[in-house]
Amino acid sequence: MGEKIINLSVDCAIFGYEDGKLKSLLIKRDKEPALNQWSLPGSYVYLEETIDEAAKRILFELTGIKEVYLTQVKVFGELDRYPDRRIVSILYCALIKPELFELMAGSHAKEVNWFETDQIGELPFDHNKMINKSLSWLKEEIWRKPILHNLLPEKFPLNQLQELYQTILQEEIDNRNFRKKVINMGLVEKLQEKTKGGQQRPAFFYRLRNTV
Amino acid sequence: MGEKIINLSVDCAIFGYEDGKLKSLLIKRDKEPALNQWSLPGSYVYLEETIDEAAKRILFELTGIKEVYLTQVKVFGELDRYPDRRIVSILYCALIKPELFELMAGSHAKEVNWFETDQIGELPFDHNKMINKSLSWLKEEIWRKPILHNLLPEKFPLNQLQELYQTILQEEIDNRNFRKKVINMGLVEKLQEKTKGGQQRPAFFYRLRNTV
DNA sequence: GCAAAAGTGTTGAGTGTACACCCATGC
DNA sequence: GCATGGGTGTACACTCAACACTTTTGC
Repeated sequence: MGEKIINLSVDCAIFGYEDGKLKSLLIKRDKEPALNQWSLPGSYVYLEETIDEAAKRILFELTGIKEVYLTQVKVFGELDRYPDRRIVSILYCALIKPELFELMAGSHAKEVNWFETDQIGELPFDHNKMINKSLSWLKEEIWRKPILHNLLPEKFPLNQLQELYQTILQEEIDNRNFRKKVINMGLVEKLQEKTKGGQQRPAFFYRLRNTV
Repeated sequence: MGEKIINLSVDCAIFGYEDGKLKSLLIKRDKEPALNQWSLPGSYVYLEETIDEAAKRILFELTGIKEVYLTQVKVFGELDRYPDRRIVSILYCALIKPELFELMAGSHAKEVNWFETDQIGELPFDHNKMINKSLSWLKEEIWRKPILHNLLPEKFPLNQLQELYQTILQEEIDNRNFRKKVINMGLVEKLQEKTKGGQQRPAFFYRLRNTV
């Protein structure tokens, strides 16, 4: 597969939204250091791939997830962040819907799994810092579009979208104001179709608007 | 000085504001590739320094500038960005006042100098991309405080501050609205002292407020 | 008819923007 | 006294936050 840049890695903080909860994707490491500990999926960058490609490849190799919108968030370059060797690591982030992706532990991952983000304890290296940085990144980024694409089905009722925002932002949002806002800013558009089979009043479907 | 990480570098985009113009700091390279071309100051990260330290050191070694507030902006990791070897480079930025710093070409810089930013032609590697990314970073960051500290003297008249903003943002700003805004948001506070020796009505001095 | 979720409007506060004239000084 | 840059206030539009009730369906 080519030569590694042994002092440069990529770590991926992947968040999943499911059942109204925000989850993080972790892998169980199958080698030292931190053998058997759960950590963010990450690995070396190869000489013959861009860092964006590296992020995609690493995420796929370790977890089976592909075709998500990964964004570079920050570089972590402290001296002691990795015990064996000096490694500078570039943090990439994405937000997806777990149901849409099948997990497959690969390369140096023994297992892959989703964990409720606020239940996560101490992670090895500086991965807790990475999660925190990613969460604040999420809060800023959630009002832009691309990040929502791997998260939502084609069409969805507005109240589900609101729950998502509440989970990410960790705060209650006024229902009327939220609807006005997302419609006004052109984030979503209303469809004619309605939900069926609920126990209550059906809701109109909405979808993300294509433009901008 | 220790061992270099030969695939990882830092480049610094330093902007200077002087005479109402935005300038960029470039060095004339004294080795291949791009020998004798003007480029952003940049170099390798050492194994025993954090990336923030590397940025400070590199800026100082090449240009003589120190004690500025450098911020990590983005990582550039394309395959062909550097001809000799695969190098991933972390872009750091700062905004300073040229008069306050003495330039001293050091290590692999033959010369150091300021160039008007909008007169800069083609730079080697991906340094034009870096300048562009830095400029958009500047436009966002200019409303926060830390970035202004190396830029302004202890006290300054408000209209000078406005010119600065206009230069960075590349747009006219309404004088009354600007004053209201910077005072209201607590960015500056008025002093009793006034300018002297101008040809016209003296202006009150202002200073950056210490409190966040 | 009742339980459950969907949906809807108005008001006040604060913020951003547009706009034109008088003021204080040096010469 | 005039040229020069310093300094100020008001009105409108927009955005945000707060707030409670009616509607539609399944059972």
